[in-house]
Amino acid sequence: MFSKATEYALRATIYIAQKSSIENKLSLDDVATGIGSPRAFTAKIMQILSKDNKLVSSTRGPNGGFYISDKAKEQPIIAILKCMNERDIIDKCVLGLKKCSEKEPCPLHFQYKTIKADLLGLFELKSIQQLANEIEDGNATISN
Amino acid sequence: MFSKATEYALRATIYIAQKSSIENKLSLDDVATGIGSPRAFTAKIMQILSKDNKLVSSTRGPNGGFYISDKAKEQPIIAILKCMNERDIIDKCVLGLKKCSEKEPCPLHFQYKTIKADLLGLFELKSIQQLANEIEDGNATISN
DNA sequence: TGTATTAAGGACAAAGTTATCTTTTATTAT
DNA sequence: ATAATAAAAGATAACTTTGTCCTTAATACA
Repeated sequence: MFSKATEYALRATIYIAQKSSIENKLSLDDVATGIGSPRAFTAKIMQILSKDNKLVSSTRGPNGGFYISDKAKEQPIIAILKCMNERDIIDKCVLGLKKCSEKEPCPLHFQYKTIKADLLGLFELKSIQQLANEIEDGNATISN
Repeated sequence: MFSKATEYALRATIYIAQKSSIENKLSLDDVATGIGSPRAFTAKIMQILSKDNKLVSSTRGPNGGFYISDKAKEQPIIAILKCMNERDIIDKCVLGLKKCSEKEPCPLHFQYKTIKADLLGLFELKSIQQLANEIEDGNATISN
């Protein structure tokens, strides 16, 4: 479905939400180890996620690292997709038709439409915090 | 969702199903033009699809080209995914976790599971013929 | 002030996907 | 047989994604 970069981004963000706080930041190594992703590549993804401290926050130097504000934790996980520029994967025509629409539908359009709506609903409904809680409560895992 | 190769494969197969018959084959150019795909790349995809004449059939020489047997037209479109080796994209964990399962679920597992089931249902239920009919009846298009 | 720590940023490498081009092979018709 | 036609097959190129490494910048603390 999504690129590896976006998969790592989703995992990293949820992981940081669960493990970190402003007084207990996570290092890049913590994150990469925690979600089972390649360290250097994860660094690149963290740069995107923490650009302008919009979604994930970061500070450099001793005791620096990554964390997520309580405010940011309330955001739906689609915010992560937007940040990774993969938001519109969900809208795309299954057959890859540029013009596919209600007026000029591909032969799967109307059935696939409801699936896309469900998918979008899931990503808009679930917050970062909620998914972090699932892990915190032992009901889910994010390690690879 | 799928690779460009698989998008072209789906479009090409449906297109051939609609336009061709054993006595009226389609040339590579017909197919590539019909679905709006790059000719040479489409040739490669047609090689995969018509390998062993399993899904799509092909013959060389004058009056040669591609067609689909009535029998093959009855196959569900998931057969195209299988042929392109992308069948398991549907099963994959959204977060890319290798171990994600009922016992060790990712935090989206149970919600995403129903979406995957819907998607699989769609691909297993719809036959190549059915989608070709949608186009034939003017209810859908496959041109780009 | 200097040193250690940690992320940011840039350059680059490897691998995979998409795409093209050329040659070969099979088939048909003359 | 020969010529024409059309797909198969192979080589290669362009581009994208994934991944690594090295240097720079920011921060904390002694």
